[in-house]
Amino acid sequence: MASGDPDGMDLAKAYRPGEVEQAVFQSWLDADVFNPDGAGSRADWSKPPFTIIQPPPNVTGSLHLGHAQRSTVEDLMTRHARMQGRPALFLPGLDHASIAAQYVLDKLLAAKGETRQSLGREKYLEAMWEFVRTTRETILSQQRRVGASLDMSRLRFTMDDFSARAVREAFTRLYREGLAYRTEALIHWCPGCRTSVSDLEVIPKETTGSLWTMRYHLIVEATGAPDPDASIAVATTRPETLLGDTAVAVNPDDPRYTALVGRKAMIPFVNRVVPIIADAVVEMAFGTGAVKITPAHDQDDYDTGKRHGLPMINVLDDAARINENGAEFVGLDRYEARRQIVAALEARGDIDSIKPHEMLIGRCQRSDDVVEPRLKTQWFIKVAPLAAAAMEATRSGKTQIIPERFVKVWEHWLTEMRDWNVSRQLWWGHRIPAWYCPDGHTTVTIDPEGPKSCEICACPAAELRQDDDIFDTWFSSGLWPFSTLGWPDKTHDFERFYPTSVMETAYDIIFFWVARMMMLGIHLTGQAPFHTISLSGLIRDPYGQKMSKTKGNSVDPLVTIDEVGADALRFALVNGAAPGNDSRLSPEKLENSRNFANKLWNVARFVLGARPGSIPAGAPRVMPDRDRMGPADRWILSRAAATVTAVDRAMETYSFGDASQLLYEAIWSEYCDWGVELAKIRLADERLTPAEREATWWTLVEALDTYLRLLHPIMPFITEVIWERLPHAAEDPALLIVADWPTSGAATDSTAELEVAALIDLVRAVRNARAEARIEPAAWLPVDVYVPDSLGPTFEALRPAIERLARARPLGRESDVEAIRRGVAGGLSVIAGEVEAVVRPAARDEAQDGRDRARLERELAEAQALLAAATARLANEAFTSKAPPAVVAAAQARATELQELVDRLVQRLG
RNA sequence: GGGCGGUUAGCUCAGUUGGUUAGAGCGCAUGCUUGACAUGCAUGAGGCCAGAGGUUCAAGUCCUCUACCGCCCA
Repeated sequence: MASGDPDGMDLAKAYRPGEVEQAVFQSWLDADVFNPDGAGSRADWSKPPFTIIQPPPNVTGSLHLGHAQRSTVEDLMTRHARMQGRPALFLPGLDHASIAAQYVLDKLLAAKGETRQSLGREKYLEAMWEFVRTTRETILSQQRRVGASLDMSRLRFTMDDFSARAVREAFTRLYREGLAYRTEALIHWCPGCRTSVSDLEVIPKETTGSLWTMRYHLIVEATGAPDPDASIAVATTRPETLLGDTAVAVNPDDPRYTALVGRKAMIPFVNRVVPIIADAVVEMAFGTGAVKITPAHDQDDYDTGKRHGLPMINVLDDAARINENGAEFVGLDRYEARRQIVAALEARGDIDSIKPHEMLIGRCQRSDDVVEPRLKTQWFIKVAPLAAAAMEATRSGKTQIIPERFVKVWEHWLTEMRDWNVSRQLWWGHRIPAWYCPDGHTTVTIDPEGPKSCEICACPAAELRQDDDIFDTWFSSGLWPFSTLGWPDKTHDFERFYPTSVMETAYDIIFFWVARMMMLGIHLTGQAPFHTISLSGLIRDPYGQKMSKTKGNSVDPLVTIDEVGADALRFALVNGAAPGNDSRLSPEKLENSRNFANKLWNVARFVLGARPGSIPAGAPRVMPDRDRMGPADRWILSRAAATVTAVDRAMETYSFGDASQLLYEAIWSEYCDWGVELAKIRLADERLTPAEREATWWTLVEALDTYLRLLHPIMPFITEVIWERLPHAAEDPALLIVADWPTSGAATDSTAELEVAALIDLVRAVRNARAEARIEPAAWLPVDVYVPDSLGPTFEALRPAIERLARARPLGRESDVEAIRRGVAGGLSVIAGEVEAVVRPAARDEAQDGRDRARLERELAEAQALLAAATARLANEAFTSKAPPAVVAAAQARATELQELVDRLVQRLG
């Protein structure tokens, strides 16, 4: 599109995003500006690079509003940095999401009558790759629609070769350093997913279960046989686990049981003789005060078992059926076993009571199955040293967390974190690069082909067996900020872009992911992976509910973009959102954002169409001539300069909601409502010289250009489309996306601001008086105005504008305020600061007089109340002596002003 | 049980290092085919900033407690 079209009228009357967005995005791609090394990049490599590694969405899903919001925020930071001339990299990626992906694929397979097992590992993985190939395209195209300026040449996938190598390298190093170890320990087992899951993937849910009180018979010491008459009652919520009991525990301070400590009891069915032990962990008030200890199936019992050296007996298999240790219950499902065990105990008379019991039951985040704690041999990462380093990074300020309040949560969690179980009994993921020899030795290697031989006993590769398990997805995600940049190689990208600038993500993922990246990043690269962790809130529906597909209240970002445009969606997601706070998205908010886009479109349409004939179409941009400007023009530029400063400050503090609000108000309430309205009159004023009219038009262009630049990171499409049509300076690039960010050095003009503001107030006050008096808006009425001499020149310069905007004709100017006051009879009194005026209705109307008087009385009452407060404050010696002089002076000036206002009102009411 | 956040206009939310006149959008009321825009324009109404106490010359903002709502961790 040629710049400087003859006028703006060839533009559609309403902004239609659907017609331009695709083309605009394509123009960015064609110009190769997303890649900081690209042909169209204007990156200044002497400036610090700005890097955001995109939190990779799950390859199985499609984008929801949360993704759209994060993409928007990440993208706006990237665009801002890019316009500042920094090498800006927004690196896209996808996550393979082992458990989620398998969950989805297994369902698809089930529909075809297949299962994971029926296919076998190899075929299953082929099917997965096939599936993932199609879904990834969906996600990538969604990113484009949102306008994310991702550098697709650097696209990474957590299952690609880069990631695989980083995973092997990281694990091998951790193993050599003793930070990765293999042991049998208690883990969370999901029987539905048939894998272990991490602490965080177990969701505690309130459930009403039962509390069974049952009896274990004591052993007669002399005979070693159970005593039918002596027993100890224990309370449990999971009777079936008794098959794995290896002790009964009581509190050492519990007088009821002192005599029993050290004696033995018989576990029914399995006929195991177990000790009665004392341990302070037992709560005397719970149940009977005696508890069964099942170290292989309960975290507390596991700890107790460790302390007392108890045997640990696993009684469940992978499907949560009773295993070979379960006597006559072998092969039964855990709940069927529970039923039968309870029935058998009741038959023997060994059940004392069954009571309903409120408790928390851990369920699998993915499948919602009840998770079983279970003993299993797995790989673990020793967390304590890594967590300490992560904590040090935030404490020392190497990495800052925004908002700051999350630091506390962060530290608490890092302090409490247990060793990280990284083995998963799944197929879709990075297979653990550990091989075991027949003698039980372990060999870990980065070589994808595996070791040549056992590194302990040198037995040959042929006899080694690789670990069947894969890594927890978060292990590869934990390497993401550097594996994406080529680590472990010291690549050019790694050197330039690492550590990254900002990790931007929702706060609900801080432990899952952010902490793991910090721990692994610091340990493996020696540097915290990002300078800033910026946590955004969650997007909720208009009623504050979390959006979810199952609730049916989720909103498809693509549908929204079709309805209101990507810019409006982006604006709505950013506006009114404070860091770390949840926000609601409503149709009204989207509509308002769409209206804002339309407003911007239309004002641009006006500006383009208002070009004075003396400026040829396609003329290169010139700076407005200050000497030929009117006061309103200086006001427009001053307001734009002030907005630059304010937006800069908001951007620096990650207050993007503030930035959007500032721009909304500056563009709509200042530029459109007053700047353009004032300029219109000058542009049409035949008494002005062409050079003066040109100065006004170039002023409008200049300010619009500034606002477009400032708004571009938030609303990239519409700003690009409009900017394309504005006249450009020779040094401007072809596209706004790589244009320079405005500098706040542009001076504000406080004189113009004050004087024009005073006259805007006058217009408002006249309009108010007319409206309250219910005067026909279209009527032209004579108005006489007094302005102080200092405002005289500005008043005269703006006279035509004031006339038209206040519908004041003739507009008389009185140099003596008393003359105005004397002549108020029959007119409407207007007081706007130091400016006073009288509006003269065509005919005297008593009702009108009454309303006018009522308005003045109301204003007087308000002014008097304020004056009383101000006077009282100044009368307070403590205030005048202790408050800073500037505050006192301001209060004084304010009081004087109010006094004058009161005087004027009193006189008018006379 | 521990921790964090919220409570500001009818609704949804902003509110800088404390500075005295607390803002916006939507909604509401009244009026307007204003040659950019009715996805608009003009004017207006509407707030003891959850409650109590404290610090301070000054508190929506800082401290303590209370109530209710939400989230996280046990």
